[in-house]
Amino acid sequence: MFNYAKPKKKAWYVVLADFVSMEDGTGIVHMAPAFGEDDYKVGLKYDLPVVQLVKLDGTFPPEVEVWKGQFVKDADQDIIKHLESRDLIEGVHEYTHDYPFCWRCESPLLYYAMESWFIAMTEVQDSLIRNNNNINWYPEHLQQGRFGDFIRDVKDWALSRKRYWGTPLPIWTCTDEKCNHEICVGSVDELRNISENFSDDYDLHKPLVDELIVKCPKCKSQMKREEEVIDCWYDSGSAFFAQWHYPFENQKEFKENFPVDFISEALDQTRGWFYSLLAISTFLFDERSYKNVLTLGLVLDENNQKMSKSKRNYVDPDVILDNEGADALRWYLISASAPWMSKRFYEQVVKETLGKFILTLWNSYNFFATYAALDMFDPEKDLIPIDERQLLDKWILSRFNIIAEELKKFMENFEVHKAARSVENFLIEDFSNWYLRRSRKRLWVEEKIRDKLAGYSTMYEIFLDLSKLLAPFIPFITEEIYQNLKTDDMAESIHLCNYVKSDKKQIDKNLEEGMEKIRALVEVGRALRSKVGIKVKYPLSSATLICEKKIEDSIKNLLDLLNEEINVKKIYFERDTSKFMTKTVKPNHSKLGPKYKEKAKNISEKIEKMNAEKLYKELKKKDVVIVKINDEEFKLSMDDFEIVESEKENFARAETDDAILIIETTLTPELQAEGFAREIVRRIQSMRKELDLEVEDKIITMIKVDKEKVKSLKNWISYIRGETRSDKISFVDKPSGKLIKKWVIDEIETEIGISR
RNA sequence: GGGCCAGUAGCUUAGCUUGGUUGGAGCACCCGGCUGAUAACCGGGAGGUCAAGAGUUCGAAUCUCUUCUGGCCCA
Repeated sequence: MFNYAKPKKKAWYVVLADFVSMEDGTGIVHMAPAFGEDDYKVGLKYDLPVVQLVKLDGTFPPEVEVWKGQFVKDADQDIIKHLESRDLIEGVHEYTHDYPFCWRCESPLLYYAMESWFIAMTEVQDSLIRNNNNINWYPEHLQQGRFGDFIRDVKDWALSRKRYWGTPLPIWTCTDEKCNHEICVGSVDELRNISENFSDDYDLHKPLVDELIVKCPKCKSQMKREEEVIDCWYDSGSAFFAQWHYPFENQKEFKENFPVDFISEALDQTRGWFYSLLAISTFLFDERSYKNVLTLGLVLDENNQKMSKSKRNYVDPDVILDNEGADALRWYLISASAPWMSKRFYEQVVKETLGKFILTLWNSYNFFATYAALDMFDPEKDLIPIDERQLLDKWILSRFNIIAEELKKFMENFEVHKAARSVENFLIEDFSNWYLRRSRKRLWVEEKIRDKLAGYSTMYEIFLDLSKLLAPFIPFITEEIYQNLKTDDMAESIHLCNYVKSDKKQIDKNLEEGMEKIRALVEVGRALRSKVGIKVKYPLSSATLICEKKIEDSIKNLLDLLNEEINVKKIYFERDTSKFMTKTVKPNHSKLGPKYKEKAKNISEKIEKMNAEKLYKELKKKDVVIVKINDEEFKLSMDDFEIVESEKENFARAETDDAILIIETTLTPELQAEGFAREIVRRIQSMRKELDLEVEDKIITMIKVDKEKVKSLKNWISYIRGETRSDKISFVDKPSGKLIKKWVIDEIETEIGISR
């Protein structure tokens, strides 16, 4: 087609290669060994000439007369026209394929065969494989998967790069053609010794290094450095010894820290940094340079698309830091999914993390801090020994130590997400929603009694240790909490403290099991109340637990909690349900039908008219009953009936895995009155809140309610007074005060007035 | 074009290694309760083609194959 190229080797013939198919085009393609790896390899195999008709700047050289000086891509259309005019073209087809572009200026890139310096990685392939097998990969599949595949097919490392600035390739060649001596300089001293103008404030980077005048150690002629710089992956891959300036300094530090315990980078670095570190340590020391490698997934946008500046789908980190904060951001990234999974990232998910976890931590702490300050709790004087605290305290300490242990196990396996989720669950469910909620009343007691101090002691210890446990995850809020809690003899910062170790002595599995059962009972108890429609504010006279002895034993010390949560006066234990359940029978149609055919209907009707309870008892006693219809007798056995179990009147039941809970649903006038008193209290409390009163402010209360109720409330006045901090309560026809409100409580009209 | 990873409720996810009762949570939603309990709490409800298809099996979210979607690496 053109005669611009004048190759010295045989060039114009057909060769074979497996990357050309008959599916498209003519099945013949032209080969350009200088412009692509496939072509280059075939060229080596057939000893094809490497024709180079493109200059380094991407333009045609002078010998390409028609297009000389033009950028090759710009000449495409013109070349097609040229060939068409000479009738040399089969056809012009559109074909879509990937093409590389510069990621900065987006101009098309050209492949270009160039001479390079290589490290013969293929020589150490077996060592690479052996050393890789000795590294713990997270996730594991990378070890033999992507990374293993890569090193089993390892290529020599093309080390040199043509750049204007960088780490110079330290190879000098003698300019005297007879000598041609080559040296690879290994240290500053060596270079100083062979160069004439080495100054004290030397700079070893290209281009400055090339100003040195280096003399050949053999013939004293001038030497010239290879013009390339070193692939920057070589620099980062040298980190494990370069950070110590080894081998020139710190021999000891290097030896103690090699191989390093752990490195981490994102998934795209598998063949980048992870490889260059292993490659260098393998050919220098024949050893892995890291023991563990944690590969991180990439962060994607809300629609699972890679974030990019040009698509503008990235989240501005400043927005997150300003609105949700660094701790919420960190906690989201850690807890959302396994580290090696890609993560969808948008502000809303961080917002949810903030609300769910960070603020729960902060508000719990704030609650403790407020009351502890009010009571001037002093951890150096007021700490109550654990033995003397109540079971609730011992339980939360046990939970904490279990969690600390669990967290350590997860961290050792690099399952940071599981570690985070497990503490998160502890904080929200166990600590905030159960322990603190159950402890609030203890702190409301005015006097500084031991139980209150026991509560403060427990909270103090939990917040201190929990902060330490969480410090690596959320460093800022934990430091804030620590600074408020620390005594003078403690470390200056939480980040200087030793990490929390689980105290096995505080773990009490039996207590935890019992508490779990209590919490399950509370849950079904509240569901049951809601089902029968009696508000929790109205106390019930009794509840009965039907369970085995060992279940009874495991929960009997914790019954107060159940008592208060489902608001019953007394709790009893039974082994079976007979006291509360009635068994009756009804006809079993699928049995009667086949046996008595057309008469079955009559028999069923007759049975349904009989007293089902009596019938069951008779069957139980005699195994058989006789039913008479129109002088005909039928002998029926238990088999002909279905047994129906139901609660006796005024009882309701619910079940957990290993216990049945029965509640008595009759509300006596006394219970009614108590419930009503609590309704009143609740209304007054919300009015206090509306007036924005301080917790300790005292008030004067006036209540209007019908005469009957006043009478029934008689026994509850001091209760109401105490709960609402009322100095005085009076029942009047027209309440006055700073805030007066009308309420309808269970269809009874009331009016309440309060003032400070 | 090749390799690897992932896909479960609107969202975030557990379960998959080792097949076995009715796929479990949280957020959001709906109903009710509670509130000196915080961006809260409690009870109930609705919401699922376990990406799709085929296969193995008495039985598949789970094992195999194919396809689709997304991500990463390589070409």
